[in-house]
Amino acid sequence: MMRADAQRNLARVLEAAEEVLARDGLSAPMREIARQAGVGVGTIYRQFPTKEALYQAIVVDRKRRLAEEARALSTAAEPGPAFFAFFARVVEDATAKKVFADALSEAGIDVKAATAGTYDIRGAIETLLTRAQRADQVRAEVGMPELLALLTATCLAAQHQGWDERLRTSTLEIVFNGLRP
Amino acid sequence: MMRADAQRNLARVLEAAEEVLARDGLSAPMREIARQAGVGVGTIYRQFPTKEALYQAIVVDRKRRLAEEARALSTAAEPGPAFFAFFARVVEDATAKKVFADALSEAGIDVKAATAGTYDIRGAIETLLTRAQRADQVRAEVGMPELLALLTATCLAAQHQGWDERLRTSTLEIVFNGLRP
Amino acid sequence: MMRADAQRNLARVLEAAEEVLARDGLSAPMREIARQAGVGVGTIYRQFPTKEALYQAIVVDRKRRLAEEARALSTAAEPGPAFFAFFARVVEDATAKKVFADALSEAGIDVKAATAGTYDIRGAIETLLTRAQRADQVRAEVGMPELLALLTATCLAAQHQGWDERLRTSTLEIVFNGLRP
Amino acid sequence: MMRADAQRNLARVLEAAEEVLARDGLSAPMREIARQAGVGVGTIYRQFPTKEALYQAIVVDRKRRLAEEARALSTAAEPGPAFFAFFARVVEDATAKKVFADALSEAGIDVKAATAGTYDIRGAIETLLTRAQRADQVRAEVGMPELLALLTATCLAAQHQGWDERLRTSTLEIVFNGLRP
DNA sequence: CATGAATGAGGTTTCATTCAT
DNA sequence: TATGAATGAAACCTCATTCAT
Repeated sequence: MMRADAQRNLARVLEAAEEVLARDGLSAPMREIARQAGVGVGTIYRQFPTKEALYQAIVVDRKRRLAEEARALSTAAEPGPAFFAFFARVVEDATAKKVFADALSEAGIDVKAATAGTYDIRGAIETLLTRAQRADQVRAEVGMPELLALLTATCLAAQHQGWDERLRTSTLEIVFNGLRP
Repeated sequence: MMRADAQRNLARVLEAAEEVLARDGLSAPMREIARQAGVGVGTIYRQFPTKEALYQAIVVDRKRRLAEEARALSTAAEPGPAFFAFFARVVEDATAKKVFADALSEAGIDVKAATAGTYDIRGAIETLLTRAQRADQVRAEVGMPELLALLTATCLAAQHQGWDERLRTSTLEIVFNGLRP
Repeated sequence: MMRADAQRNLARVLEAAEEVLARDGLSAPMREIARQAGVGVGTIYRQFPTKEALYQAIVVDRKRRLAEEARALSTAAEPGPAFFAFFARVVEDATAKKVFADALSEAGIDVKAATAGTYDIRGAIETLLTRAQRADQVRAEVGMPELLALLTATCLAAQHQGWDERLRTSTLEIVFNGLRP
Repeated sequence: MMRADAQRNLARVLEAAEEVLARDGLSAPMREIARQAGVGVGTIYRQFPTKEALYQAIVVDRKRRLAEEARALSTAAEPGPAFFAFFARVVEDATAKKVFADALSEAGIDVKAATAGTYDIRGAIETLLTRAQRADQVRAEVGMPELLALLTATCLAAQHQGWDERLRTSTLEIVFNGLRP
C-alpha cells in the first residue's frame, strides 16, 4: 500500500519536475514543482536529498527511456532506417519533452557517473550505428563521438529554438545526408 | 577625459561578464563579475540597469563581431570555401568564447529585438549562403532556417560539451557533407 | 495545529512591525522588524509579499480597532460625550501606538481601497457625528470632511511631536470648543 | 562673479530639493534633486555636506520666510485679523509648497537647534498671539504650545491629504472658532 | 510519512557619498 | 569649481532546505 503510494508520488514528482523545469528553466523553485506534483516540498526532499539529485533522476529516467528505444530498434530488420528513426525520434523527444542536457551541463552535474552501471545507453546506440554502417547505410568514418555530438547538437537546438516539425524534418535531412555514404 | 576611463571600464566589464558567465553560467553573481572586472557592482549597474541588460549587451557585442566576419567573407573570391570557413569560424568561436545563446534563450531575452536595426547579421549570412549556392557549393534546398538551425545546434553543443578541435573538425565535416550537393 | 503557531507568529510580526516602524519610520529595515519579532525575514515575506503589504496590514488592523471603538460608542446614552470621547481616544491612540497615516500616504498606498468592504469605519464615525449633532452637541455645519480633516490633523501632529497628555488635553479642548455650537 | 553664481546655484538647489522632496518623499535620490536643479550631485555636496544638511537648509529657509511674514503682520492695525490671517497663510503655504515638517521629524532632525539664534520665529508668532489676546480676539488660555500644536496639525494634514481651498477654509473656521473667546 | 511554515544566506538592485578629471 | 562615474554598504526579496506538527 505504502509502496504503491510512494511509487506513484515519485512518478508524479518526476513528471512535474520535467514539465516545470522545461517551462521555467533550471531556476524554477522547488515550491513550483511541488505544487505541480500536488505534494508538499518535504515529500520531494524525502525522495531526493537535493535539487541536483532531482535533476539527476530526471536525466536518468530519460536516459532509461532512450536506452529502451535504442534496444528495441537494435534488432530491427533494416539497420539503416532503424538508425535514422532512432535519431529522429530522439530529436522529436527533445522538442516535445525537453532533455535538460544543457541545464544539466550548466549545473555541472556529471551525467555519466549517475547513469553508469545502470543500463548501457551508449552500447545500445553503438549497436545501432555499427549495424547501419555494416549495412552500408552510414559512412564508415562516423564514430560514436561524432554521433553523440550531432545528437546533442540537434537536441539542444530543437529544444532551445522550438523547432517545428517542418524545420526539424528539413534540418535532419541535411544531417542525415551528411551521415550517409 | 573621464569618458576614456568609462569606456575602458565598460570594456572590462563586458569582458569579465563574458568570461564569468561562460564559466559559471547564467546564475553567476554580479559580485563575481564585478570582482573579475575590478570594479564595484554599482559600476556595472550604472551601465546596465539589470542583469538581463548586461547579457543582452554581451550578445549584441558578439553578434556585431559575427556580422563583421560574415561581411568580410561575403566578397571573397571563392564563395564555397568562404561559406564553410564562416560556419567553422562561428563554431570555433562558440567553443572558445561562448555565445550564451542558451543562457539567453532560457532567460527569455529576445535577442533579435535587441540587435535589430543595428546591423544586419542575418543579411550578411544570407549573402554567404546565396553566393555559395550560386557557385553550386551548397545544395539549393538549404534555406536560412535550416542554416541557422544547424549553426545554433553546433554552437550550442560545442559550447556545452567543450568540443576539442578534433571532434569539431570531424563533426563539422559530416554537417558540411550534408550541406554540399 | 501549525495554524496556531502561524497565527501567533503573524500577531508577533504585526506587533513588532508597528513598534519598529513607529520608532524608526517607514524606512526601518525588514531585518529589524524580523529581529524584534523573533523570526526570520522570510517568515514575514511569507505572510506579506512586500513591505507595502505589511504596512497595509498594520493600517487595516488599526482601522479595524478604530471601527470597533466607534461602533461601541455609537449606541451610548449621551451622544455628545460619546463623540468627543471617541475623538480624544483616537488621538491618544495615535500618540501611543502611532497610526502611520503619514508613512502610508507617503508610500502612496491607497488605504481606503485596502479596507473598503471589510468594515465601515467611515459609517461608524458618521453615526457618532450625526447623533451628536442631533443632540445639539456639535455644530450643524460640521461635515464628515471637516471632521476627518481635524482627526487626521491632530493625530498626525500628536504622533509627530509626541504630544504629552497635558498638551493633548489643552489642544483638543480648543478643537472641541470649535466643534461645539 | 563666482559668488553670484554660487548664490544662484544654492537657490536653485534649494528650490529643486523642495519640489522633488515634496513630490517623491524623503527618500528621493540626491540624483533626482541634482537633475531637477540642473547641476551635478557634487555641486550639492559642496554646499551641503550631507542629505540631512540639505533638509535642514530647506526648513531653515522656510522658517525664515515664515518669520518674515509673522513680523510683517506683528504691527498690523488689527491684531485679531492679523493673527488669523497668519494662521491661514501658513496652512495655505503648507498645502502649496509643503513644509517637510513630518519628513524632518521622521529623520530625527532637531529643527529648533538649526534655527536657534538666526531669527526668532517663535517670538514673532508669540507677538501675534499676545496682541490678539490683548485685543480680546483670542481666548486667554491659549498658549504657545497649543498654538504651535494646532499650526503643525493643520499644516501636516493639509499637506498629507491635499486639502483643497474649500476644505481648508471650512476646517480652519472650526479651529478659529475654538480659538476665539 | 506528508506537510508547509520557518529559516537565513545570498541574490539583485539602489543610493549617499567620494574623488578623479 | 563643477561634474558625474565609481564605490560599496545595505536594502528588499527569493528559495533551497529543515523540522515541528
